[in-house]
Amino acid sequence: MPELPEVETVRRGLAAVVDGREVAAVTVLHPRPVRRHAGGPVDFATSLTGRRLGTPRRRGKYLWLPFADGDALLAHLGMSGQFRVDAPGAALQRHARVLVDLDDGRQVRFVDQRMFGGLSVSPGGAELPAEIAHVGRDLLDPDLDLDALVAAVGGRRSGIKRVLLDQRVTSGIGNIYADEALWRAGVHFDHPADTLGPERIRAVLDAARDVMTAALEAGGTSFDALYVHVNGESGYFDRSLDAYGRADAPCRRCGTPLVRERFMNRSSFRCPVCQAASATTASPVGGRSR
DNA sequence: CTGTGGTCCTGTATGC
DNA sequence: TGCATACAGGACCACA
Repeated sequence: MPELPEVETVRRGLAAVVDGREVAAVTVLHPRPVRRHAGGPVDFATSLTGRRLGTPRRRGKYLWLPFADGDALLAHLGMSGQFRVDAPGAALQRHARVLVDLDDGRQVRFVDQRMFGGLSVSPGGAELPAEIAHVGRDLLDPDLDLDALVAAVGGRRSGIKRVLLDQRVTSGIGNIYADEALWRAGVHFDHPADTLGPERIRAVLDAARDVMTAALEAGGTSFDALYVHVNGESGYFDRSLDAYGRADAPCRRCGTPLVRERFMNRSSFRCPVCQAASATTASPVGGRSR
């Protein structure tokens, strides 16, 4: 699943292809991926055609391609979205949804099996699309105020994983890297954020940044400029994961088999020893008054 | 503010 | 062989 490192890898790949190019034609093969475009598929195609594209930007898991006139093309990969670059006549991928012909003869394709992702034109969105103004700065953003983020996390009473996945607080972290960060920091996913303390919150955020940085470096080395891709199924970083997907496998720190649990309607993986529930974690009704 | 659970999607794996 | 079910989960929304 594309999280921050994968989206950043795609951003870099797209940059090499689209920067300075003009859109020659747009073909919408399926309406769903442009559902967030207010004017519908036809308007999406016509309003994109003729635009000159700038360097792609990113916040969290969102990408946008600024236009010279101040608008932008906003994109989210969802669960299974990919960008590919092909010759216009090349055979269509099975789940090709939107085709964007560039003025240099290349064709950028948005391919998305499950169609949780999407594209839309954001009026005035070149600097920061209004549609994602609620998304917080991510951990790789040079303008992030880490002290403020530690304080914001510490002000939440929710479980720490819920807070990590809240894109308004800090963005780019999904289910996989949340589990990895919590494993590295030795914290239970349901530990209330407001009882962790600033040191442990900082440790969790440091771990999240470190694991995403490592994944980004791994992705960058295997990147092919003519095949702008992100593929969660065959992810290049899978081998490096310490927690996610390792149910019953031995913890790489203490050897205890990891456990899989349902949390927020998705799977969570943790070490029952390194990430044991604390007194505050499993607090039943009425256990948190102060 | 907080937490829960449903919805959107399609493909793969598993069970009977 | 085929049909049903579970699962994958990011973002969003209704609801309590």
